[in-house]
Amino acid sequence: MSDDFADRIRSSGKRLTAQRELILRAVEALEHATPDEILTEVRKHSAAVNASTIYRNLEVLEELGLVRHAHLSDRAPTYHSVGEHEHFHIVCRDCHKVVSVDPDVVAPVARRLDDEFGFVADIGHLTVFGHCADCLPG
Amino acid sequence: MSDDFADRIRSSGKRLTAQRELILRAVEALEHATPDEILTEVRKHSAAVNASTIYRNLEVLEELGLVRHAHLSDRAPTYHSVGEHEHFHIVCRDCHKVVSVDPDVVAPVARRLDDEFGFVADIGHLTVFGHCADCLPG
DNA sequence: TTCCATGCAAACACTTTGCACCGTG
DNA sequence: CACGGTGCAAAGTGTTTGCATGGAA
Repeated sequence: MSDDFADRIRSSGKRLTAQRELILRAVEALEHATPDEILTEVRKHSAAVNASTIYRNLEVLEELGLVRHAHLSDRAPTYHSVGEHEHFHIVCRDCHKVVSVDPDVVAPVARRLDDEFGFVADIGHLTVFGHCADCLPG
Repeated sequence: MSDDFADRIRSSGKRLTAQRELILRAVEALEHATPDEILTEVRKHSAAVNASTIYRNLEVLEELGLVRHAHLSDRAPTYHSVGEHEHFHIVCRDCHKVVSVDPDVVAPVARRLDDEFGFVADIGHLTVFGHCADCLPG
């Protein structure tokens, strides 16, 4: 599995660095972490790493298909490893609770968008905002 | 219709100001405009208005249900007037084309999220990213 | 030994806030 | 004439970039 990672990096012409590995491990450990949270996590395990290195590598790791991001708030995006099975998110506007949902739930819509518009939806990036049962009036 | 606006504002205990009216008109005229674009539009019709006034009033107008916003890019949000019929957006990652889609298309999913999670989705805020027919490989 | 990657600091894009003055109700 | 709204400037948050140095291949 670390070998998968090493191969994936190298075969893209990029280099395997300590920082890259640390950042990927941090994303795997945290799930749904912002760049800042990832920075904090990385620093727990190793000496100082620069914030710009986090941003640059999250971009690289996403290009390589090793991590993904979603927008769960109006603030910073959150990253998660692709190892987890694909899912999308529903987020409550009031209590900010996040629930991961199986792609099957939106499959019919994806099909319809493809049929009607020739549009292929990126389900893994999808976030649906709304109100959860606990926060609904009444 | 301007009266609707005036009433709506006043009955909320807020005041009717020239800036508020200009900002609402700008949102109506532009559709899917960022705060900065709205600022530019407002300045075409009137003297200088401050950026902070734009932000403060977009928030107020949204609370009053007169405008809505969606996130169509990784940059600034875009605002549109509620006068338009409700819709959600699909956005192409490559060419950034935006298409407005009827809520009916996602109604089944909304129903399912409500049934399974007690979650009431905010369809008007929804943005689905993906790839349009023109930008698909093959 | 070649370039890609990193650290650092500055710049950047967008938004928010504190405070004095302005103007609606 | 009270209190909400505005302009202005400064600060805040999140992200990007230029450049010199460092290290993987």
